[in-house]
Amino acid sequence: MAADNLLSQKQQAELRGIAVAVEYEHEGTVIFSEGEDARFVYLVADGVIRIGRTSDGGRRQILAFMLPGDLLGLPDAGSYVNSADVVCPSVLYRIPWAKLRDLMTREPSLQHNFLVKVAHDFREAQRRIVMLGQQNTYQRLASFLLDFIQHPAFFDKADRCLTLPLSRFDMADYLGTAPETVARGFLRLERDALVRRVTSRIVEIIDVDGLRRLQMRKRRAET
Amino acid sequence: MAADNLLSQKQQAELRGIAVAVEYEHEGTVIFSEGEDARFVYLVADGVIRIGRTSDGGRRQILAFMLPGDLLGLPDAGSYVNSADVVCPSVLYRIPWAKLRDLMTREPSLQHNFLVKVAHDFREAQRRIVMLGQQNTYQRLASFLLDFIQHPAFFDKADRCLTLPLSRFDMADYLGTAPETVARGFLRLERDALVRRVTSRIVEIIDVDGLRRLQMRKRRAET
DNA sequence: CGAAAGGTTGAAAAGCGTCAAGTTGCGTGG
DNA sequence: CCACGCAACTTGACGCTTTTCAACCTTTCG
Repeated sequence: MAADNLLSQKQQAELRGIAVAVEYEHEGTVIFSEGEDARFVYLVADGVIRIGRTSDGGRRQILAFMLPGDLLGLPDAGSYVNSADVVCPSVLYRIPWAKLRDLMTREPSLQHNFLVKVAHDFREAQRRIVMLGQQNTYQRLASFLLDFIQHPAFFDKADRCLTLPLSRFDMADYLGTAPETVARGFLRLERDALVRRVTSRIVEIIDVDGLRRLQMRKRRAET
Repeated sequence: MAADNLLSQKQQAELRGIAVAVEYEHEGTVIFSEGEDARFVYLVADGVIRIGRTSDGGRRQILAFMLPGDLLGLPDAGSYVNSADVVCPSVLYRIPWAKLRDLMTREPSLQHNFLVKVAHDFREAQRRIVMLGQQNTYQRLASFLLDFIQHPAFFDKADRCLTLPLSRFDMADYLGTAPETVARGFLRLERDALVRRVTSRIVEIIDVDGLRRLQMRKRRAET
């Protein structure tokens, strides 16, 4: 999850030539689904997008939340491998793959930019592997909160309040756990005086360093 | 984990001009470590490479095993973010970043090839997120075995024997669990008549479909 | 105002990590 | 060639963690 967008003026102009802004009003609207023909790439302009995969068992794993500046819709052999739907009203630039490909062959620096974005998402995915492989659910929740407070759109530094755009179900599917476990995680964070729940979606972050210390502990702490 | 290498004759020739083959004899030899200055990219010619990250707590998470044809050493802001060491005697082509960058600007199709490789690794990382987020350790072990039997270098179809190049510790760090749990996983797979342990590193795969069915079950099966 | 969805909490049982005690396999040196 | 020692592996036991089922509370929205 990150939002950096470094394109030259010229590149931006060229991209805008082939991109169409699309608005998604309603929460849950599907942008594309896994298996579909991949005709477009999307660039997030505003909002939050959920990228996920539904496994054969019917359970959903959320791979990432995409924010303004992020790119989504990479195909594999011509089809999407993930699904994407909007978490809240959002605006995306929709770019036809065919045209983007043309543009990239003419403009290698654009392709390089594209590569940088994919490499970034790749590293982000690796961070998540570490999180899921090494941390217990309580630590993952802490990591999740620490990631989100990096984004001014959700975190108000003045009153230290974090406004989550997500339900407990979304968080659970992102953290690879059950919604109940997430709720219990918040309960414990509150008991340990690291956060305070204002509403189920608004959390006051009381002790950032405490959250950071949590992340680094062993999965099974001796205390 | 995959090994597909689609470069044109010309590209191969140009790459060979700047690449140096490096041999690593001994198991465990470090190719690069996280935090180091990223001066080279490596292409696996022969052997198996372990890509991992050591978290602040001192625990190691193996992100991927790289096989011939795979690329490693992507930098982030000029430094490696992962560590790489050899699992068994291996040969790598070492390519200086600076020269590769030059070559890519002159040869956009090479850059495109590079992009395809990174995109592939990215999708592979996403697969691992799903595995770690949704499956229990027993299922992950099954997934791991199913991945490995795709590679003829390790799996002898004639006698259905899989020769693992990895220790139980490596598998544990890859699967995000403890070596004991991996051993117990094998015990159970054997009890369920899905595999037979010949030695600790050689496994006869008895029931591939059974392993596949395992993957798809719920984390907590009712049977 | 009532229904539905989301959220919280409790309780029971399965899953898993950790410690500890073997066992096996292998290379080294006697 | 055997004995020894070491490292990897296996297995058991125990207790913390997490899932699951179920009940209840809260909020939202028609």
